[in-house]
Amino acid sequence: MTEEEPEPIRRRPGGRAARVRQAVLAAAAELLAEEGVDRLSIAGVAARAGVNETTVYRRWGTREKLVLDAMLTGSNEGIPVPDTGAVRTDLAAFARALAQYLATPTGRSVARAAVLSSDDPDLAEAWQTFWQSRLDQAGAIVDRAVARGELPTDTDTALALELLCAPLQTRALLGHRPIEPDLPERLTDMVLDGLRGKSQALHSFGRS
Amino acid sequence: MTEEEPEPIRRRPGGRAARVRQAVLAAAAELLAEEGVDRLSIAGVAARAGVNETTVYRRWGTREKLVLDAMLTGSNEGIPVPDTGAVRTDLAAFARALAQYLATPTGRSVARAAVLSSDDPDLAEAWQTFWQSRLDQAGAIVDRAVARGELPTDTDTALALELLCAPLQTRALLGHRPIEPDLPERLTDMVLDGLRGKSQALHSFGRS
DNA sequence: CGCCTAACGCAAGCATCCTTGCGTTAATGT
DNA sequence: ACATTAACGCAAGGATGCTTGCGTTAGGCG
Repeated sequence: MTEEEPEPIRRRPGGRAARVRQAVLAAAAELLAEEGVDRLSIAGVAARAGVNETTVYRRWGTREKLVLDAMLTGSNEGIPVPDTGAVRTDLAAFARALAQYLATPTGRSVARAAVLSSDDPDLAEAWQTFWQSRLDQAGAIVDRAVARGELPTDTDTALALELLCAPLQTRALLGHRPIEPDLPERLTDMVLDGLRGKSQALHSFGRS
Repeated sequence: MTEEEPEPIRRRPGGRAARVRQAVLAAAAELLAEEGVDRLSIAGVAARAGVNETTVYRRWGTREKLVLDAMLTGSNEGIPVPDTGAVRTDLAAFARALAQYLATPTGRSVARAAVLSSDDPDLAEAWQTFWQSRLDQAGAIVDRAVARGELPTDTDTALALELLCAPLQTRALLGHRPIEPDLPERLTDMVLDGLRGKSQALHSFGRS
């Protein structure tokens, strides 16, 4: 983030520093999954990592930055992007996987952490790239569908995925309603066909 | 919330207690709009309300409960629900109003406050009714459309609105992308017609 | 009017978060 | 191997959030 030193200070990326960094980030990821974002304290992370509290404060500064770094660095697998040959099944599988991930303590914490740190411009931008990279992968689903002629050529890939994912995210974030098992499928249908339910009328499009 | 006293203690709803309550809630609402949720402290609210800090702690306990009470009690106008005679224009106007509200410091704070307090079951349930009441009003748009024959009779009113509002909410919450002026209209189109873009084929429906 | 007590104000105190100064450890270049 | 110094540990201390005990104020009611 702040990797612009006009005066080239001799950094020490190997050895103890890297070891400490790994230990702290691993501890943060573990506590994130076990306790949740709000219960994650810097003191707790430092204790589990076997590191002094001061070190964490000096290297990361705030809880939000630490969590962000742990997410960016840690296993960045993301949601698996299926390729079944049809948009509907692809989107449904992806939505299902996303819903499953958001039901995970880690997934819930990641989403909440992003909200928590959305007031800091730097952090917000970092999270933006985080989501972007995840959505770009899923964008392949829509792009393939366009290439196959299942969707119009002027389809807005990002917006389409946003339409599919946003309801799942809000349910996970606001917690105002559980994510029913059939919700991913229903969302997929509504996104693809619209409220007017033209799946029958447009049958000829992408059917085998 | 915890208004279940088997032993009827003599409460005093009139006079000073009510005055204090009003002052505190008003101060909370003001600071919520001016500073945002995270910068809102109980000390600040008490100071502005001309009330001792202890009083606020005793009556509300936590910052989250205070904010919730301020939102439930305060001017509960919500988003205006238009009635233009056509779904498309109704939904577009509503989405526009929602986007405008979410761009407000207050609107943003309300959304974030709901996320912040989604781990407490009681608070989460209270927020649920809050959102529900707001969505129920907007549900009239969809219901009217179904009555007019613009939408299928098996349309899921709540889910339809969720599909329209969720993208706006996630943008406001995650802050990962600004809400462009034409986003409400685009969302409306996509929700009504689906990704396959049949707005042309169904031109006769709701265009002026 | 005058008693009773819910609700408030005040102040002390604890807990947690976060910062800072200083001495120590260990990675890096010669 | 040796000097240099980035990075860490330790301890003290300030800041803020939150609780608690006690005395005071002011509604509600006989």
